[in-house]
Parts: sequence; structure tokens; C-alpha cells
Amino acid sequence: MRISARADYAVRAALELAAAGDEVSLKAEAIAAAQGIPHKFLEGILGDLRRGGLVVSQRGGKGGYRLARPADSIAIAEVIRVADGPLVSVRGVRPPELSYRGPAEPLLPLWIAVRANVRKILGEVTLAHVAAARLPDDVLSLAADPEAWTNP
Amino acid sequence: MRISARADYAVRAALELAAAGDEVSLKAEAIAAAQGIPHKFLEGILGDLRRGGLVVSQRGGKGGYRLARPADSIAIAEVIRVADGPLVSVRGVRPPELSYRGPAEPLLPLWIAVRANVRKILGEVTLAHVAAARLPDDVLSLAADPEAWTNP
DNA sequence: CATTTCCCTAGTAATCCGATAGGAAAACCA
DNA sequence: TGGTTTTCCTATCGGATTACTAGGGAAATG
Repeated sequence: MRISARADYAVRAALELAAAGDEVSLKAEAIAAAQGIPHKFLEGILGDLRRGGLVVSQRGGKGGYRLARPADSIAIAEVIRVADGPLVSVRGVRPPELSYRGPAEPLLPLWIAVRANVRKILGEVTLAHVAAARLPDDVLSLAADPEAWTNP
Repeated sequence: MRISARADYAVRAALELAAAGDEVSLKAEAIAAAQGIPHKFLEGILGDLRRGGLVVSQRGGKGGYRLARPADSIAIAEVIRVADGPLVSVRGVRPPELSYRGPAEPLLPLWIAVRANVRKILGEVTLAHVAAARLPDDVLSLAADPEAWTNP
């Protein structure tokens, strides 16, 4: 299960905007420098966020980007969907569109369960949570287990 | 979060072997036909599973592949790791190797929590569970929610 | 009007997906 | 022993996707 560079960059850019506050506009170049994201690549991602209604932009000398809505009303899942498509996919298709045969049939409810679990976290955590370093308790308790930090 | 074709195919092939039982050998061509997987692509995947110690192979007329261990001792997570690398990665690197700056810093514990949740499911469910269509209760209850089956 | 910044289109290099091809090694059968 | 089957190894190849890069046009500011 791979989280793409697009998705990671989109969330980090949105977090910079959330941290800056609703009033201030940040330039793409400033976000790129702050997060170490290739500038032109980021411009394309910010365009997607704008078309998706998550950020608003302004050109010119005092231009830049800012969030279109309060940071505590934007879930991480939303940012990923707008920038990168479906939250969870198998071979590029969403679980409900899959069809399995024979002994692989119960694989469908399994992927559904995995997706539900991912949604539960990324749909609950908002930009405000992360930018303020105040993750919800259920997320914190998952991350508190030292075993969660080890590679198998 | 994308599950690759390799991972999906590897699990389905392993499920065919689990359903066939420990005694019987299945030919790559038979698995490919049963699951609708490109035959030569599958051969490569089965080679990885063999080198990873999950299946054993035999050449010749009565040859084929079978599981190296009982199906109830092989978790889905294991199959995915052997065939496709780390279970969860961000931009191709595992969460513990990530480093974030500024307001994106708490993104690391967030990915860790997501991974822990995915692990909990895919590390608990075995080939035997799926092949016998008897998923553990906690997985079933996640998949029982009708909302888990809808796309956002 | 000149600078800044967003915005759009194209292009590129690397990887992934899936298919194909040729053949060596090993096991079976007659 | 010889012939068949099947794994096993290498190699290639085109199309799609990913992660970028380049260049320039459009709008806002001073």
C-alpha cells in the first residue's frame, strides 16, 4: 500500500496553509521551499486543490494561496482525494468495483475492512489537528505502541 | 493508497494454493486460468514467493507449486511483503524513515497510526481464513457497516 | 508599464504493468 | 534411453503512470 508523492506533498502544502492562518496567502515558491517540494510539481498540485475547492488563489505581487475553508473542517482524506483520487484502490480500481472468483472471493470484504479502517483515521483527522500537533486520542494511542514504529 | 497488481495477484495465487490443500501441487498455468492472471507475470510472482520461503515448487510432469507452511500460519501481510515489499510506504519509503518539518511534523505519527491499523487487519487474517470464507469477527464487523461499501 | 505570481500546455526520464520469446534444468513416462 | 512436461532464468518491449521540468501566457500589484 503506497501513498504517492502527490498525496504526501498535497497534505504537506495544505498544512503550511493551515499553519499560516485563514488570512495570510502563501506563495507556491514559499511552500515549496518550506517543505522541500519541487516548485513546479507543487504548482500543479495546488491547481488541483484549487479546482477541488480546497484552496483559493490570487495572482500578482501580493498573490498566493490560502485555504478556502477553516482548517478544522478539512480532513486529511479530503486533501488526498482531491489531489490523488480514491483513498484506497486495488490495481487502480476502488474496492466495490472489484470482483473475485473461487477462494479469493472473501478478499473483497477484506479490502473493504482495510479501507474502512484507513477512512476512520484519515477522515477524522483534520488539517487543524496536525498543524496544531494535537492528534485525536484514538490516533495517538495507535501511535503510542512502540511496536508500531518497528519494521517487521 | 494503492494496492499494486503484484500484491493482489500474489495473494490470490496463494489463496488458490491454500484452497488446494497442502498435498496437492498446482501448475502456474492452472492458477493463472483460475484467477484470470497473466500467466508469465504470475510465474515471476511465484518465483518471489518461492525465494521468500512461502511456497515450494517442483518441476516436471507432476510438478507445480504448493504452500511451504500450513495455510493458517501465513498471514496476508506476509504474502504482500514477500511479493511487493513493505506493507505501507510513503513515496516508496517506510514511515519510520520519513522526516517532516514545520507544521507537517505530526504527519509521521499519523502515518504510523495508519500503518498500525492496516497491520492489525492484514497481520491477523491468514490464507486459511480467506480461503475458508471465515474472516475473524473484528474484520467482519468492519465490513458489515453498509457505509464501508459506498464510495465518498 | 514592469514585476510578480498564478496558470496552462508540453515534454521527459524512470518505473510499473502486462505480454512475449527463447531456452536451460529438472522431473516424469514410456 | 528419449521425449514430454513444467519450472526457471533472462531479456525485451510497448503502453501507462509517476514524478518531475521548461516555457510562456494571463492577471494582479505598485
